[in-house]
Amino acid sequence: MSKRPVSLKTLAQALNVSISTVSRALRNHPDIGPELTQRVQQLAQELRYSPNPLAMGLLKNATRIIGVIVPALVTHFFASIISGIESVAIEHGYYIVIRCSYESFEKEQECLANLLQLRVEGIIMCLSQETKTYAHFDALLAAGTPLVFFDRVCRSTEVPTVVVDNQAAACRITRHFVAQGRRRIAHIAGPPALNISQERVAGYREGLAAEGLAFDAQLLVPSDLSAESATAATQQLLALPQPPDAIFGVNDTTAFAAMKEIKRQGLRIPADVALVGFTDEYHATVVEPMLTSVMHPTFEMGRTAALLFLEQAQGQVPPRQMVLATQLVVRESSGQKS
Amino acid sequence: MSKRPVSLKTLAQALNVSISTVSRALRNHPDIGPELTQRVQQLAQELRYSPNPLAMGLLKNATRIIGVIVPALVTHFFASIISGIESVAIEHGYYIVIRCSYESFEKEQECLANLLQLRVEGIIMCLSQETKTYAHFDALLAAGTPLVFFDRVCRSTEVPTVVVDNQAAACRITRHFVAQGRRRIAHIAGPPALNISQERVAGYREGLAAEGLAFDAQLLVPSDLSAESATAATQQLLALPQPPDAIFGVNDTTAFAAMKEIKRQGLRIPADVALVGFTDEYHATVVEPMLTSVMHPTFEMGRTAALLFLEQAQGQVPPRQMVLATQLVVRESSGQKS
DNA sequence: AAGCTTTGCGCAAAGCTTTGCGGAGAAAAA
DNA sequence: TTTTTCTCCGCAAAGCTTTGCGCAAAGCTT
Repeated sequence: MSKRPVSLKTLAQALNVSISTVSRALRNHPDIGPELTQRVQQLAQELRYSPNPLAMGLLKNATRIIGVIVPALVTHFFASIISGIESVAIEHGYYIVIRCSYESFEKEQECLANLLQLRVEGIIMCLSQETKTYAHFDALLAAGTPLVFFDRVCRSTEVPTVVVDNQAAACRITRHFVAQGRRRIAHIAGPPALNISQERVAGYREGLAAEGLAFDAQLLVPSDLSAESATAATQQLLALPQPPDAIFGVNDTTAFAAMKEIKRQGLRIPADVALVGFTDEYHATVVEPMLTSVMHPTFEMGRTAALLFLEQAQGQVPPRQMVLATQLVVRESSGQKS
Repeated sequence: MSKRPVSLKTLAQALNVSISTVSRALRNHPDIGPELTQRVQQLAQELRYSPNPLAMGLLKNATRIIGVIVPALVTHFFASIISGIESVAIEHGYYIVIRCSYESFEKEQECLANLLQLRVEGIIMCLSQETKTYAHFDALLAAGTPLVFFDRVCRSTEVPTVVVDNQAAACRITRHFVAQGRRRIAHIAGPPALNISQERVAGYREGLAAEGLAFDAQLLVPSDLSAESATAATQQLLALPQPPDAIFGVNDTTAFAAMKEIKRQGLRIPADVALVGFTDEYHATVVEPMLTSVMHPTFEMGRTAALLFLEQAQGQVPPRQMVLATQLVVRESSGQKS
């Protein structure tokens, strides 16, 4: 058990004045004489007084805590976003409490309820893969609790969101493949319910169309974003009568898994199959060949999400939809066809 | 601004009874009649009442929040540990608030003060690289606030800690190299102030001695655990008149950087230089050649740290030192010399 | 010197919960 | 019928902070 820290009461008793006087002295209220103010502040320093956030929270109905829900913690992607959120939060005197939904709809609901019990001032989150209905946010919205989505979003007319230019990026990748002499371009997509999957598929098809290539449903394989499903998807693609000469993975994890499988089958990258990922994590430069990927501004996405939260917390401004720009970082894995 | 949530007062007014009666009814106090108890509980359900943690915290002097300080967030290692801490915390009704010291001693002190202001019930942390003095923990210990260190530790007689068998693991690596025909074994070490660096160096030297190899100071190069410094260290090693035929990196980041540099210089792994890392992150199986590494039970380390915290929070038990076992996972990068 | 304005500080309430104690009414005992 | 004993509930305090209001003493005006 830790002892109770020093409170206004402690100071008041030590100085033989009232609690309210101490409170005012600390905030330099003109009602308190300069000499007393001085004495109070000095003692507060010595005893390292700091206001009790629980009492303040009770009074102001504000905990200065932001709840953050991510589908997974152990990924470069989400860790970096959390880092961005934290940096802004700290700058503005907020704390963040992290919860992980483990890509489960049920857990996502639990986390939400759990954080609301804590009386967080708002929620910044990324939808789980399983989330297909959005009614569990009704209570939040009704209560006026700020909510911000990043990357995987929904209800964008009511809720502020931060996303990247998924469609444009996917289109760019597809056209890049064509420029490198590829004609059979495959896409390992994400879960169909997610906006990121949909938008990247849209960009993929837009790119094909722009280059005069027909869309072949066989070349579009869904995954659950995991390495395992990506490996399976790659096997399926490579087993096709006319296998692809280029693969666009919905994220880097997918691309890494595809890379492993392609190499395992004795094919060369990029000579036989070109490969591009999405996110551009650190390891993209470590693997061989180095992975071409879309640079996803993860840290910036976190910061932006936090800023959108602050915006909502200040006053009821209309929800904004932020779209962050990505950049295609061309490396070895998408070189010329041999 | 979000509205005030339903409180005991809300329920009391709705049912026209006193607040204390509602409080007792909800906790099934025998003083309250069964019929009234029933009505109170039902209304509480309907209105989704949940006790205000701030009020409870004020009363019980317990926030049910654990502060967690890590030197870095965007790493597989710390993300996984945090994940472990979170899982135990949730199971026991605690929340965790994350702060990042960015490997800075100054920021570490800030984080600590900041979390104490929040009135966390305890701190679970990993020392920053720069931390060489430990006086900033005095106040914590004096106040009786539980403190737990993981991985990088200090003051182990007063504070519970969780570490891995660093020395044994490093010794095992060194002897594994010898078994693979290596004689000039180098070690890219961590910052000398950290116990993990010291223990791994000790294990490295123990292994050399056990195999009858002389210690060569030139083959021991420190790093700050970053990829950049590891690259520099590798260059330094490879430029030696008698370059090493094996390199043991203090962590996987270091090893990945070394791998990149070795390959850049046109040397083959493991034919010319064998390589082993420490942590065994996911990407160890993605790079080429696949990296031999020490499997570090990160998630388990997080869980153990959280359990040690709980132990301290329950009652003042003597601090325990936990040592988790690692395992050498042999892959391609440490194969036979050609 | 009497009345008025300042100056400087304390009281109390609100925010939410738990809990010891007291008290009113009814049922049981004498 | 009177006293005792339950039964069932409310009051109030504590935990900490802020803030409107009141009050006393000192200073000022005329």
